[in-house]
Amino acid sequence: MPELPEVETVCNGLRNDILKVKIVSAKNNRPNLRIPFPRNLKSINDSQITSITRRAKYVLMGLDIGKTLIIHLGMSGKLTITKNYQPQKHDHMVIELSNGKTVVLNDARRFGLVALADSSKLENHKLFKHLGIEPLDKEFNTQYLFEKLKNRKIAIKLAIMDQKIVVGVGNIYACEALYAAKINPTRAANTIKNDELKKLVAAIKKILKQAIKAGGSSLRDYVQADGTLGYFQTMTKVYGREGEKCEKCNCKSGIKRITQGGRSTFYCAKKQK
DNA sequence: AGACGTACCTGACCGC
DNA sequence: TGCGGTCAGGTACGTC
Repeated sequence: MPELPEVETVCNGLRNDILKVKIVSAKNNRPNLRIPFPRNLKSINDSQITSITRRAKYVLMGLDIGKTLIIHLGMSGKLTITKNYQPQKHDHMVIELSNGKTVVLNDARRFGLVALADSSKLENHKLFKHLGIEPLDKEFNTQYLFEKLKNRKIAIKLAIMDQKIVVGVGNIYACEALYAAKINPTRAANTIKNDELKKLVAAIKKILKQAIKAGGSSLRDYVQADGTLGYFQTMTKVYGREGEKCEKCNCKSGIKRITQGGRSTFYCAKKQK
C-alpha cells in the first residue's frame, strides 16, 4: 500500500492510537531491509511518540528524545497496529506500545526501509536532501513545473515520477494524471505547453486528494474484507486496463500498455496527444 | 548534468 | 501439479 495517499492514510490511522504513547520495545527480526536496520533501534525504547507525519512516501514518527523514526514501505510494505499481535511471515519490525497495542511493519519484498535520525537535522538527512516539493503544496504549480522541465528531454511521465522534481507521484498516479490532462506520456518534458502543464498540475493534485479520500475508505474495507484496496479496482481510468475502452472513446485498440523506464505505462493514444 | 539501465526481493499468476 | 517466465504500487546507484 505504498502510494502517497496510503502513506497519508496510514499516518492518519495510527495517529490516535500512538500519539503521546510510550514505546515499550522496538525490535527488528532481520538485519536489513533495503538498508540495514538502525544499530541503535533499541535506543527508542521508553521514549514517547510526539508526532506522526508524512514526507514524500516516508512515515515520520517523532519521538521526545529528539529522534525521528523514518519508515518507508517500498512496494509491498504495510504498517499496521493491532491489539492482539499474532506474528506473520515478513513481519520485520515490531514495536510494542505502553497502551498494549503493537505496531508492525510487514514487507514481503523488503524494498522498504527503517532509519533513525536526529529530528533537528531531518531536512539534511541523506534520504530527504534531494527530495523535490510536495505535490499538494501551493509551491507545486505551473511556474514551478515549467522551470524544472524547460531543459529536460525525458518523457513527461518519467519527469513527474522523478522525486527530485515532485515527490509522491507513483506509477499509477502518473498514468492517471496524464490521462486526465490529455497528455501523451511519451512526450519530451520540455515540449509540454504551459496550458497543458496547468492541467497536469491540477490533475495531479485532484487525483491525489481523491485517492486520499478513497484511501480512508479502502482502509476500512481492508479491515473487514480481503485486504484488496478498492481504489485500484474502482477508480483508475487507464491503469491496469490494457485493451479496455476508455470512457467515451471510440478508438479501436483501446487503452495501450507500453514500457517506460522499466515500468508499465497505460494510456489512450487517441485522447492523449 | 542528464539520460538510462540495473539491482534489490517475494509472491501471484499464466501457459505449458 | 509443477515449472519457468513475467509482472507488481519504489528508490538508489553506477555508467556513459
